[in-house]
Amino acid sequence: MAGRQRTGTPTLEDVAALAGVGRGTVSRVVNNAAGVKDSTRRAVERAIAELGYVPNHAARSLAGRRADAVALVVTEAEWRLFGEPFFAETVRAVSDALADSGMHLLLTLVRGAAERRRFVEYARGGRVDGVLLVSAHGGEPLPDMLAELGIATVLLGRRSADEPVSYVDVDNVGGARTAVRYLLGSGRSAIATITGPLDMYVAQCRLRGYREALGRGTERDAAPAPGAPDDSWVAEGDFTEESGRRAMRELLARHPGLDAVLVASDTMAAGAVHALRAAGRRVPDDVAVIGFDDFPLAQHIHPRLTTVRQPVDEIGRALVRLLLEELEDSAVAWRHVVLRTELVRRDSA
Amino acid sequence: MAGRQRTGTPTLEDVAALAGVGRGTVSRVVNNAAGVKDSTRRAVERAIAELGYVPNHAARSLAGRRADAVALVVTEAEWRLFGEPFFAETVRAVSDALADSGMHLLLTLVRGAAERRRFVEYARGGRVDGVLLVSAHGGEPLPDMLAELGIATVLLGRRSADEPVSYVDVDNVGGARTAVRYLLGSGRSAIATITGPLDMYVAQCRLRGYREALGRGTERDAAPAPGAPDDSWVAEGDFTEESGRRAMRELLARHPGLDAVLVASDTMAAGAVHALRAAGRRVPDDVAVIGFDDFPLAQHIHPRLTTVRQPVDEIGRALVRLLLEELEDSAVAWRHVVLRTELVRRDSA
DNA sequence: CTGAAAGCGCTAACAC
DNA sequence: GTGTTAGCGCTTTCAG
Repeated sequence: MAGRQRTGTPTLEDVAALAGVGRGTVSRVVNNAAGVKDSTRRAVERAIAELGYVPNHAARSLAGRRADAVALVVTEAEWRLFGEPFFAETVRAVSDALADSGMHLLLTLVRGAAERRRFVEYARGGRVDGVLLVSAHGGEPLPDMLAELGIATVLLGRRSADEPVSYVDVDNVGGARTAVRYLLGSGRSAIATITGPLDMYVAQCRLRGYREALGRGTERDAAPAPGAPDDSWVAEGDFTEESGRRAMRELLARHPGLDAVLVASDTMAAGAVHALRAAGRRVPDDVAVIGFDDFPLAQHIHPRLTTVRQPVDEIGRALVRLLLEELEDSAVAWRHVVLRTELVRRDSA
Repeated sequence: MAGRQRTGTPTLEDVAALAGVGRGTVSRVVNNAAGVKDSTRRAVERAIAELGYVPNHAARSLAGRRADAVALVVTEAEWRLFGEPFFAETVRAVSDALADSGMHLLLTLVRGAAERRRFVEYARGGRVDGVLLVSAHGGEPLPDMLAELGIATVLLGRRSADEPVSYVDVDNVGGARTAVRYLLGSGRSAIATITGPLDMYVAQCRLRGYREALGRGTERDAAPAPGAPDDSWVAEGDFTEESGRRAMRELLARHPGLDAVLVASDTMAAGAVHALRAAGRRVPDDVAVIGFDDFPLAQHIHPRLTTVRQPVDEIGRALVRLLLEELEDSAVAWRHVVLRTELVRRDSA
């Protein structure tokens, strides 16, 4: 394949010649380095404008040994999940957070061993300065591979309780606990839950929060605990709508009298609502549903659902901040941030 | 900011030394160039494996004048739309189509003049070989800017009837026509439509197809035309659910007797169904709804909606093919591809 | 403060 | 077939 780059593009040298200075000076001006006389700087800037000079990325990257880009990697075999609002929102948030830093965002999917290997080569090739990793399941090896290669990496969501690699996570236990307490406080007591895939730590945490609120009532503002429900009140889904529907049917079959459900995702909540309706239950009057993720799908299905909102913009900012910090001083300890969630009530509307 | 690249990474030269050959030979092996003795090739490969050599991208890019990456640009001020299934699906399809070519995908948002400028600089910096552009509204200047700079560009969706820049589009007129004919053929006659933003050519085309089917019945298998409806049967949305809802309410107010609606997107169809239900109409028994885009949202709302499916995978493949062709021979004429759509009937289920 | 010079790691053209 | 060489355009010392 022949060279692709437009030829005749002005180079730093052209600018230097036109401005009557050396290349080094132009470089300093372009990079806003201190120690250039103001008049010189202006002359160079004029030349740059006149020539329409734009720095060549490859050269800069080669000389400066950096890429000015970070990869956002989605390790999710089920790409369909990328359609989930949570991913789209995350991409947007990260993109926004990155905008000021001058870095560019590279979106990459890793859906299996082959693509994982391919991405590692890619990263090793120096095309990114760091990696943001979303949707890592329990045993995902990519973060460790990257860490071993010395590539700055930050996860959105831990893989396990003792995640070593840097991460940003939300307080899933607390969010679920708050949701269930709210239900208890509003008079519901037969409360079931639909979890995410239990090989994901996020799903385990939400389940734990549910159990804590029901079984213990450890904190003083907690409603009276009705005793921990057994596993028949728990159904596992995989974050898809269909799984939410199926899980809800199971729960209804086992406990026709249930009057509230905590669902681990927006999409599954939509499925659960369908199943409830099909069973002739009124939502949320007859059965209260609380879904995680304050996003559109479940709201389409029923606008009065209560949700546990994840602060996506803050997640994005935190991810970028951690990554930049890691790039600054590669000495490092791992960095961890856990963000609070927020209950958004709509069912009283 | 200090250099970021891991240091001590083996270079081509290290490989050459270890294998006891020259750099050129290693380069040939790495690039699968012909004309290397088999034994030599194997020796080099062994050295590569032993050292864990990975080519440095920046150097390759600088010397070879290409980036091995293409940008997928979404020019959409309303980023929220990125959450739409159509975008997620498009990203996936393009990503898949690109996988074989060894190129990488770069996702970029352009939400206004500032970001547009920024992206042009980015592209001029030689960081991408070509650009795929999605969701261009009528007056979007980016494609022309890129074309002028000699950057290979392919649009998904024309901006107007006489789009000059290379594009892949689907047969929106035909799709809408087919849908309306299907409605006519099944005994509906009071047919309204909810369009997309009419500053987008795609929306204009779908509206035209609707009008052609109703007003003319030009082809022999067309059902009897009831005469072209006036503008009161047309409501404009912006592809969001809320706009679909509002548009449907307007249409119902103007024409309580309508018995079918053609909706220009999946999401708006979901909104329309909500509005119909709220008005006490049964869907699709009482009112038939056809939405464009065979995607999940409207199906969540009502599983029996008929849809016009856009062949997303083929779109992805076509986009990539056109772009690669353009990269191969930069001589070029513009290349245009229009894909067929397909009616997917579900309302008889 | 500024110019000159030495690479960054690779490709491609040209010798041998 | 294979080694050698000249850059690609920029950053970064190092002198002045």
